[in-house]
Amino acid sequence: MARNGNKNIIQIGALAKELGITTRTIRYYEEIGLMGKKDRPGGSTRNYDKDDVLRLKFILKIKALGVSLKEIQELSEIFDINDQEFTTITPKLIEILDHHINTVDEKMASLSSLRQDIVEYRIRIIDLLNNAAS
Amino acid sequence: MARNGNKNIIQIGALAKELGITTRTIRYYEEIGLMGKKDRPGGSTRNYDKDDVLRLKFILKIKALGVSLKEIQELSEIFDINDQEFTTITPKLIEILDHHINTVDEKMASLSSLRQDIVEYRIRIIDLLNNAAS
DNA sequence: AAAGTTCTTTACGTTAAGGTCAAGACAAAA
DNA sequence: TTTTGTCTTGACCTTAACGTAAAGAACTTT
Repeated sequence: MARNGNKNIIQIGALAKELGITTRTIRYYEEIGLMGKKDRPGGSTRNYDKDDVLRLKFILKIKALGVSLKEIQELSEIFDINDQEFTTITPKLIEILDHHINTVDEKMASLSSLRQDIVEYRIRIIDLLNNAAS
Repeated sequence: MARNGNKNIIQIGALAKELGITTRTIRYYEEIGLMGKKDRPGGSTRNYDKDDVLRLKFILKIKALGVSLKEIQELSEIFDINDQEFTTITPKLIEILDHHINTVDEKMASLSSLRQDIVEYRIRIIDLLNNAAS
């Protein structure tokens, strides 16, 4: 009963419910290599521990930011190859995030200027209408 | 030779080249109703005037901001139904743009805080490694 | 033991935004 | 007139990120 506290092991259905996703999504992520391969002899049931849950939560978090699953695959590869060495995965992660921050920044700028254009455009048109009616 | 200066009428290939897209894209946009329907009896060749070019440029501009073609369809419908009345299309356009600016803002914020987390995480890990080595 | 629930794999379906042939029409150039 | 170039429609192909249904295994509850 020392280490290896065997509770906190859950099945795929419970995990999906906890994270608000479907089991299909979890299996799909495993299929494309986002979740480390488990050996389940004879296709036995999947079991997830605390680390697995954290990993999946992390995937969902950066996915919500617009990072594609393909990019997350790169992270997962590094993570698995280096056996969970954060010193090797972190630079790549920061690189990906920086890239996304840049594109999002650019979109922000374009959106702002376009909105500005539209607003000014509308004002001019309404002025024209008012003057024509007077 | 008064009004109706008939130059500036171009065909689909020239238009595509001018905007850096393919003819397939232009036909596709017409297919889903983004470009106003032209009557081309017997499937004659498409001709585009200055207004068409502006319309397509506008579509490409807001598309580049992440507005989906489906949302642009809504704009196009309003635009066509009201026969190019900017006073009716503008509010909807501003609404869509505002919505996008909001979601982009949110993503920005999440990206920033996540990057911050990562950076701090990395620093802590490197510190730990350094201390362990000394 | 029968029923019910959750799991397994396999595999086809879906949406978005076009890409990529195919086969034919038609006008300008040689 | 034959070739060339650009046009036409039609129709199937592609990627991403799952949805959904089928058919069977395993474990629990009654």
